[in-house]
Amino acid sequence: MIHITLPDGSRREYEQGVTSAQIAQSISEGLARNVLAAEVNGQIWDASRPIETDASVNLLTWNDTGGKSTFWHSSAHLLAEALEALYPGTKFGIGPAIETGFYYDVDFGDREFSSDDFKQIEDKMLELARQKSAYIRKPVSKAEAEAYFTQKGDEYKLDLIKDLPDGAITFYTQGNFTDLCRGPHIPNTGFIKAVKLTNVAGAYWRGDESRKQLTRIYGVTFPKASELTDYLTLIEEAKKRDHRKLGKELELFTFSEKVGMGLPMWLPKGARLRQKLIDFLQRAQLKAGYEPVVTPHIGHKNLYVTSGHYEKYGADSFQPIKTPQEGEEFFLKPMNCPHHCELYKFKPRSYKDLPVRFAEFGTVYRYEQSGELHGLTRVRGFTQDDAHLFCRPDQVKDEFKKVIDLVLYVFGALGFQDYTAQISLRDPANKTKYIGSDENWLMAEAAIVEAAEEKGLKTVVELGEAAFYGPKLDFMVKDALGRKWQLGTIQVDYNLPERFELEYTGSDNAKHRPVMIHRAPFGSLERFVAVLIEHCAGQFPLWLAPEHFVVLPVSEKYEEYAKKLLESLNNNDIRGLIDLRDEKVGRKIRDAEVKKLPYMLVVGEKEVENGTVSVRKHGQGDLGSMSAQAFSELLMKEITV
RNA sequence: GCCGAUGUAGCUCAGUGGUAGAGCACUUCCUUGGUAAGGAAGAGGUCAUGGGUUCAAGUCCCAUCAUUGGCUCCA
Repeated sequence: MIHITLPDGSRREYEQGVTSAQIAQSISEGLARNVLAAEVNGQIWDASRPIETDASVNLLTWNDTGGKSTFWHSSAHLLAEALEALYPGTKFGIGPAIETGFYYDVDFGDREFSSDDFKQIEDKMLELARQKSAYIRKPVSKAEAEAYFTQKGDEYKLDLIKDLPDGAITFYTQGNFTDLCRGPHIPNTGFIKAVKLTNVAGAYWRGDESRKQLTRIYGVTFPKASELTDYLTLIEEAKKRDHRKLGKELELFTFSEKVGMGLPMWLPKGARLRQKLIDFLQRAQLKAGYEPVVTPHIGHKNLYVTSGHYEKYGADSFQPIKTPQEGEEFFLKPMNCPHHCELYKFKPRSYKDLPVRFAEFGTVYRYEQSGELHGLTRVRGFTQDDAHLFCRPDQVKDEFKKVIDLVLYVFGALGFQDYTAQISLRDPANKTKYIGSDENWLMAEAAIVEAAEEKGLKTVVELGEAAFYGPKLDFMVKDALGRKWQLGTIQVDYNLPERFELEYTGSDNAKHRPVMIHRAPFGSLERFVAVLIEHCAGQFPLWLAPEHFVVLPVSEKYEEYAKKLLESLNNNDIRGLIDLRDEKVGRKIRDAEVKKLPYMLVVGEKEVENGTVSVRKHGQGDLGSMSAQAFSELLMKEITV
């Protein structure tokens, strides 16, 4: 008999060799039907794998992340089985589960392949799924494994096996398909009820450009057909919210081939939105003790030699601008920190002056590979809401907390409710690849962890994810569709203060090195606006809306009244338009709704007589009539953040 | 940068070798209206660019550019 501990803390006795599936069965029939795999002592196992010793067991279903990834990984095998059945001779690379779904990298040889083939494959997968073939695990020796794939002629699997230790190799077989696989897998293919292949792309074998490019087929599967429908609905909704589409429709920004790829240009409405974001953050930062600074768009090569960026990125940047006579080299600035370091050095600093907080909405230029560009989220020129805090080591924690406050204030004002903080720390096993003293790192890492804890953040700690120059905290935000974005970032930097020889005089009258903190609540304004557009589907909070209302005269007889109304309402905070087209109100309303204008003011005979406006709210309908004054107050109330 | 897809009017898109199309937007006229599309007429395109094949190319081929889905990279 062995003892099994369940997540609720209960302990049960089972025969040695009991499987998770049997454990589930002993608990309830329903659970048994839904168990996909089980976490046994922290490791995910097949539900059918016998447990030989006392263990803690967590049964995984579709509702667990581990259950989903097992399900999708098994789906990748199903895809492979279908491909092998349809296109004999196909060679297989790797087929992992990903955040949503799975992919398989395959080599079709000379066969042309496109998304037109998806339907056929999906049908085959469903057909195979209906056979409810069990995924059977079989440990094999390295020699056996090599023999199998040599005979099959699959060099990719052989390449993988090469790196595996003998004795730790397993095969999984379902139906007629056998794959090299660590597992685990769901009990049988019958769990897979809905299949959708999503796209196809090229991917290098082992991510290495010098190796052969394989065809990567992405797909997603579900245990219920209705979940696929929901998923497809979500995809549709995401398409509708795509910031590139809305940016065009709402006239926020544009690109021009002539200006250059990846260089966004803000149209009047977008510029207004952007300016409002800047004003908003600027106000908050002034309150938090930041000092706005302004630095040029280019910097001398020496600046980047000092910062170390020249050596690391010089060749992959936009190439330097040269002065005509002297031939001196200047780079477009790829970040603001080196400039800010020089500002810090303007005068000697005392420990009493710290922290010094320089803030700049600095536009920077980075050469991104052409294939990487994407709307506003991936561009070659963008504006960071950048600031650099120069502080004493003992101030790091406090500064971190203040920055977290600022970031949370920003998220709150913009309607982002769901976020986690990802804390990236050193790899403790490999301390040498980081710059800065052990003592400072320990202090900074503790400061970050404690600051996040004291602020009550939901955190995930990633060891080894820190930059070489310091640990960091990134905010991962979930938008209205549940998609994750990395927005705000706070990074500690020991490197630049060292390279720029930044100093302050301590209370001991000796020179000390300040710690630098980079932070950007938005990250880049461009990227942030993109996320914001998709989050709110183009319907911005009123205080950010480029336009707040449109006056709709019922006929041209009321034009005069409408114009006066507009004039009386417009001020620094409120901005409206007027629709003087020779159209019926119904039409004007429709167009205003489509343009997502927050308020519509219908004025006709009644309003002229009573000196009122008839207010209609976007997406809600008629709010009734009120005085212009009352409407103005209503707007002001809603606009105040 | 690499692999795949795409590029036709301001926008969304049809057009598989034989005289460039539709809807919306735009202009003008009619209509003067009450909470999501009133009517008519008009204007608008070197079919991304450059080559090639053909009697004939938006359509077939090649190259380039851009967009896009991925891969790789991201101070």
